[in-house]
Amino acid sequence: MIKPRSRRGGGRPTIADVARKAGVGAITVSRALREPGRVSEDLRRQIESAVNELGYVPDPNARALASARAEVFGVLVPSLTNNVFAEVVRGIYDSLSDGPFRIQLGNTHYSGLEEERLLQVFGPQRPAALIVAGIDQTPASRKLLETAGCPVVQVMETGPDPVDMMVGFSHFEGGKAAAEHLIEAGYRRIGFIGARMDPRSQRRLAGYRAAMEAAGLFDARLTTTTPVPSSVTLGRELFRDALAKVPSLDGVFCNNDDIALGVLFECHRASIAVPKTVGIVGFNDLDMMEVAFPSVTSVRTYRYEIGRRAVAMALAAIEGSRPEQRVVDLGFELKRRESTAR
Amino acid sequence: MIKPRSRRGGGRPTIADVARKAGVGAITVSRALREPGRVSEDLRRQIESAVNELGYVPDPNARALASARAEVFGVLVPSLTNNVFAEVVRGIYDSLSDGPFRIQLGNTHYSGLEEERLLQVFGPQRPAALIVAGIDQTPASRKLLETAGCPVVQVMETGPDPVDMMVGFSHFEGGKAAAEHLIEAGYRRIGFIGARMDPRSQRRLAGYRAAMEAAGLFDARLTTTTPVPSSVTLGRELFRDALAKVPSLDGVFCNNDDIALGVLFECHRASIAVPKTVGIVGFNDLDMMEVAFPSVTSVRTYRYEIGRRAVAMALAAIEGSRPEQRVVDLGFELKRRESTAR
DNA sequence: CTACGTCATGGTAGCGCTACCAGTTGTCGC
DNA sequence: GCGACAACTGGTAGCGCTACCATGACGTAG
Repeated sequence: MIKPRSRRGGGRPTIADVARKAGVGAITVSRALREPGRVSEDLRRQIESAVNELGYVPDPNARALASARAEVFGVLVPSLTNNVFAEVVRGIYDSLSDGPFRIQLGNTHYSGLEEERLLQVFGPQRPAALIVAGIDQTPASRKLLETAGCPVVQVMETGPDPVDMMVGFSHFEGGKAAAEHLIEAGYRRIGFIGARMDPRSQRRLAGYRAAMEAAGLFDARLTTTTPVPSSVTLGRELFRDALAKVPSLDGVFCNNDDIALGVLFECHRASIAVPKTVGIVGFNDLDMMEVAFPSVTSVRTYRYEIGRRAVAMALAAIEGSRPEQRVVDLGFELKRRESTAR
Repeated sequence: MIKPRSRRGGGRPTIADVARKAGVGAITVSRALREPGRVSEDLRRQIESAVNELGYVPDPNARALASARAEVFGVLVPSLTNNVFAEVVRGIYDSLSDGPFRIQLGNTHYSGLEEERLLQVFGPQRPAALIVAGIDQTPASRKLLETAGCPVVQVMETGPDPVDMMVGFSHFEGGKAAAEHLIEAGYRRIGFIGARMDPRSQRRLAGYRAAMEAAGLFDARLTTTTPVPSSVTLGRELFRDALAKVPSLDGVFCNNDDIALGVLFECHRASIAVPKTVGIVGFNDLDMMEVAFPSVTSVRTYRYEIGRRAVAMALAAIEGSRPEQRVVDLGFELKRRESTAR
């Protein structure tokens, strides 16, 4: 029978067109594209020129269906506008832009349920790897990750029980280092100000608390938190609240730099001397903390590098070489600046 | 541990399993899922329960192959960390999270060539719609968009010649309004400070220039720009340069808020009074501009709304109802604040 | 000379789904 | 009672690609 000109496909050339033009079988074209080493020099050249002439591009959907494996990385982050995750995502994109892999990005909005829903959407696509932020998946999410049949990298944090692999650092230690620095600098009534209070912020708070208790300085009234999403505006408001509660407050560790910036601006506005009257420490060390006046002490984290490393580990796992180190701690660095230099 | 999935009979239930269980044909299951109205109440219920019992989820790859249309929105933005695009992308995600559509995000890094490459990658996937930032596509990119065979929405800007649809605002008018405001406020030696200088920044500069020329105040030495990516740090440096060039500078319009913030911090550091000695206007009106001290005048833009609207237009077009208005101008608003109140 | 591996290539049979069309039933008008 | 028509349902044939063999041409060991 004569094949009717494909009802569905637009005009795009298929692998069969290339095969016909190059005078070879379709499967040889497929191989030439995916494993050039397994096709003779001769045919490879013919196929290449046929591909170029026709402008052939393989259909990723057909490829995924036939091989039961899509060339897609699933990436789940809790926020797209939070600079911290944006940096991680950028690291992932930059590491993947050379290769054949596409990226499927999901925004969980800091919700475990939403994370489950997205994993259920991602699963049937048979992604090549999954990268998820955080280590506090719901049991259902964890199960979905374990049965995903692909490498999984949990990023942003390290913990004792990886689903598969992990890249991050200890938020507890970060918070502890920040508080210890304030204590060493001579501050005594040191508050913790935190918005959103996702699990990572909780652990920073725990680190702060450990340091404060060790120094005999802990006081529950020094902690001011809210589940409301973080913003510079909110930083100002929380600082006002904290000050109203504890007028003797002489230092603050903020759960992130946006909050710290809000505190700094409020100090300017209320003519509170920084670092003399109040010391400020932020978290993440955004670019602007160094430029701020006074410059703001912050805990530097390696977000971009986390993204890159996560991809590197996932790619290695896809290649079959599981890294000996399944949990990578990239650490952090306390950047001491003017805001705590008294 | 992650176990690889075997190819044949690889685990998850297929539409045939559901059909068997419900005692109907596969095609009826397919219809019940996609067009419930075309299947009788009776069968629909049976199928639904079979789906739930088996935990069936359609394979998006097979679906895409069979229907020659993937349930994917392709989204191209020049940056993932720039808050402005992050907001647009967030609007897109939020608008699409209910429906069946996935999102394929590409980062062009402000490069026309990279944009072409990404469009070439997106095309074969047969996306349901494409959303691209900007209106300055290369001829090749434009052709790819025109022949993509799906709705296309250009976002962030409006212009005279849409590929298909557009949502944005006039950067020229925004820049013009900013400069006019400074002039009205009594500033005379008003500089333009710009980093990155992508096409949108160029048009803001053009708007600034138009206003300055109309007032007889334009002077080429007042303009300080660099192609270097924007940052708060860079804002400080550019402001120093500008001041060195023109010591009499008494106002600056910054091509974005990061730059404006850098200028503000440098003013603090150098004890330059704001708004008395120097007036500052930013662009985009990030949350922090209102909280800054002094609060910073900025041109508010509706990034999140742009994302939402772009999706709404694309979805309408997919449904077949092309909107009568193919170009939507969402405008902007000049937020007057302390940094220009003298 | 036979047995057996290795290499390069191709044919066949799906992957899981949907477009297309055909068949079956029930309803209606005349 | 009959044809026309709508409403529903299913069978068949792919979508474009790759996994899994099969094939034939060599070389190599015994």
